[in-house]
Amino acid sequence: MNDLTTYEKLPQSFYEREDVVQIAQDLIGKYLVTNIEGIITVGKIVETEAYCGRNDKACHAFLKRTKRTEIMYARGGHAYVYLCYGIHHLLNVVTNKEGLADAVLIRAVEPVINVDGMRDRRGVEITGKRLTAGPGMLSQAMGITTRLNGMDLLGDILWIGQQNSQAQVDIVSDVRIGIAYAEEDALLPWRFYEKDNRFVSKVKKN
DNA sequence: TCTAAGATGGGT
DNA sequence: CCCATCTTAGAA
Repeated sequence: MNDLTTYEKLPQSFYEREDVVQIAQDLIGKYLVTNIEGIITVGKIVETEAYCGRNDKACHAFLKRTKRTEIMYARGGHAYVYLCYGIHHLLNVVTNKEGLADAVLIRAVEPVINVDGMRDRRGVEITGKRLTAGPGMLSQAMGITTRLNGMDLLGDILWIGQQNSQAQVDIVSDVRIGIAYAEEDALLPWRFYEKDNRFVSKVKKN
């Protein structure tokens, strides 16, 4: 059941590519895996957003390199996890070369392995799409906290895999969510999600 | 030290 | 649709 051998770990080269928007798109249909203190969970990535450090006002690293954003400047293939609204842990995948602060926010996954474990973390009364249909929810379900900030995605705690024969997924692009402060950059179609997947997060008005 | 967010989520 | 959220980064 918990057979991870069918998930091939994405290589370093996947994350070091220059086009963060392309990477965000490519991550749809891949599998997010966590092994937190022996508890393994896997979710299929169904929604992502791209953030570009150099020309995107919505990006935390735009025009600033601080303690929090430092990890985004590392080479691709690391996790950037930060706390939002004091409560929610949000997972990003750092991309591009060292010194170029790009990242992809993982906004939603569809539970694949260990749904019970996810429910244990979310709360017994939580079922269905309320399990992982949002960036804060999926982090809680998969045991992701700011302790995992800076984690190497080629390690064995937190990584992303693909299946040999990946099913064809219909990908839709749209504007990103909750970034009205980014002015004209809020209009960039840098959110991607799998069409008709019920775990895609609810669209929120900006 | 202090202040002000802030890539949300849940309830009505 | 409305609003509680509360830790922490970032500045002074």
